[in-house]
Amino acid sequence: MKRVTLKDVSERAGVSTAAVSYVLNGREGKVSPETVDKVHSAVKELNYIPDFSARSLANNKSKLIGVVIPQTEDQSQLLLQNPFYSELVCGIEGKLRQSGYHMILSGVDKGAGYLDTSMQRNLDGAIIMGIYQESFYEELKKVSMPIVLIDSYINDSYFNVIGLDDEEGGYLAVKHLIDNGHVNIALVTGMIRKDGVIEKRFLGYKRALKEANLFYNADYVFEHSVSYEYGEQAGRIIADKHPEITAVFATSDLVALGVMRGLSEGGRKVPYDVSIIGFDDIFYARMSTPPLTTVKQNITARGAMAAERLLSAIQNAEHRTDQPILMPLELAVRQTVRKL
Amino acid sequence: MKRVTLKDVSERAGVSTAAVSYVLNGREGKVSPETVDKVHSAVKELNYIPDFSARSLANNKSKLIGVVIPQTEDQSQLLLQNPFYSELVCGIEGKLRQSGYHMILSGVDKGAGYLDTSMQRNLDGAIIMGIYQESFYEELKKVSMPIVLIDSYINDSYFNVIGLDDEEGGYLAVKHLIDNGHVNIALVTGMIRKDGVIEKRFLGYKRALKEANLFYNADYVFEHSVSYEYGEQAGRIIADKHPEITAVFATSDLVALGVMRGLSEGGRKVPYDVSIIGFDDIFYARMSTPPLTTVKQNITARGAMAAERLLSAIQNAEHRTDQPILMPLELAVRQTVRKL
DNA sequence: TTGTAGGCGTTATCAG
DNA sequence: CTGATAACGCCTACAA
Repeated sequence: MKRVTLKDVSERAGVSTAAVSYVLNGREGKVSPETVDKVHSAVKELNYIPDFSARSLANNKSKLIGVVIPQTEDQSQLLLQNPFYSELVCGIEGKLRQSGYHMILSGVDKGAGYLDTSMQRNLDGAIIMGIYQESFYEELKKVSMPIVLIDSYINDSYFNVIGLDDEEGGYLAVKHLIDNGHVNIALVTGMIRKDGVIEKRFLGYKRALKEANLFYNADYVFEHSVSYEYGEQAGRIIADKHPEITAVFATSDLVALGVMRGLSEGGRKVPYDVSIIGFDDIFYARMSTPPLTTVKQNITARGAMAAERLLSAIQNAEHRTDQPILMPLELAVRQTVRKL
Repeated sequence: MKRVTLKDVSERAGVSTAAVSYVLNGREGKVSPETVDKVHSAVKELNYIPDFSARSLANNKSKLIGVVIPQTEDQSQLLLQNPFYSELVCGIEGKLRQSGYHMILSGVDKGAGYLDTSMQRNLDGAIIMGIYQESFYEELKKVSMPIVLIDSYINDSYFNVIGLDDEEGGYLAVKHLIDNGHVNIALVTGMIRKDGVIEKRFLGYKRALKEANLFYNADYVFEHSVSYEYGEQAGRIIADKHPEITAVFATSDLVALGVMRGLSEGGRKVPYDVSIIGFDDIFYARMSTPPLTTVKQNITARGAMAAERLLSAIQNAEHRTDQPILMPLELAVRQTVRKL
């Protein structure tokens, strides 16, 4: 199928290529109504489809957004298995497509930067999920395109951030446990890294304890990775070695689900013996037995919001549109927390 | 950050742009070793990054692959919530990136075609998951690029297909149930559409029944949509109205998980009262309580295979590389089937 | 082996 | 309001 070009259209319509370009780009004020008509019908007849590569070359706009998500530990695969990211991606893609943009979804190789990709593809902007090393962000700034960060507390006004009050979320979760009479509350979590969301949730955990005059016991902190497997492992340990623990706050639903499994493998019933609360409210939270009580964020909406902010930054040709956004948070009380 | 171009590199290296281009594209045979060196170091020094838009314009290769996944019923969001698709995407992305390609992940608007996107972006190929109306495929053929279909039984040698012996899978599942003494076996499934995978699984269900001289009862077929919600609904109905049913074959794990929930809401225990077997072996299958027995396909590997076949078709400049591939299938026996 | 120049499809400038 | 025409960055005959 031979490509129909602008020129073909202009010849067919009997006008210049410039006129066609104007019409196609909505600068109709610069062109007479009848020319507009002629162009439109020529486009129809020929079934003309513009070439974005050429467009990108000519005006540095690719209508392409880079979306980066973290990879598995062995660095080879996307972390899409974590529904948190897939739901985010859903929200992003919907909004982008509806606005005439496309998304290049990828992970980023360990160490390697994202600068290459963004330059190669002339990306109009990027949405970065997860947290990376400092140098990664420095590189990003060099490219000089609008960027939205999700799940990062990087304190740099260059970036747009669609955040969450993670500290408050952690606090809410643990307070709920305390309100239900729990005292010995474990924390199961991925690595607590500086400037990461987990650190904030951890801080919320501590605040709730302190407020209730409860002792913070480092032995009750199980810290390793954000995965079902680790949750399971931690759940086992709690079941086997910590009969005094009656409640667990997991900083991610995926981990919480694992803890539930580990606990029950260890012979302890949820919520009868041990209560548990998660974070995120992924799709699967309500599918577990019993359904998981958790701190709910509207993940898909957050993705859509990220896309929206990015697009508006792009249109206004500024990197940062506004103050960081904090998405709302609420408790989703289901059946894994028992009143003591 | 001003763009470094081929020309900059050539000037820096003191050679022509052609020479640089040759070196960059591995046609080193056409160039003297010392030129090669000069170019390489100039590229390093200047930190040259090629512009894929320009490249695409010049030689019609974008290094861009379109990946299409189905949308939710209301047509607005990707079906990434179904882990089956996210795992597939993981497999695809990994392989693509490792080969220097990028992926544009998108849904396709209802009715609208994919021709526009593929032309606009000069896609080198596409991987299409799910099943669409005839006209969609016809359009695809017009673009004349290699295409890999996943989960389609379209009988057209134009397309590469990475399939599964779905009929055999359905047979295996139901035979397992029968071997465990079950006689009244329900089928819970999404819409049985012609040329879809579900139809084949359905056929396998019937074959297993027939082979065991069991009566096929249309009342035992619960057909609606591939979703957790529908599974739950069907599970409820089975619990309430069909005490005689002792086993369920769900044509997708997501549905199976829903059935389990519905059953237990209806007061029936899995597997004590009702056995259940799923299909796919998504990540969450082993996370349910009890862990789901299912027909296992290696989803990620299938995605990787799809990418691999596509790339090889692209490199050989042919649409179809080989015979359709059938990925292996096996029973993953866990704890939701009870021997009667 | 190397360099020159034309073309890929658009956009944008700048005279008419 | 319209129409040439020069970029945009790269590739590749073709010529030297």
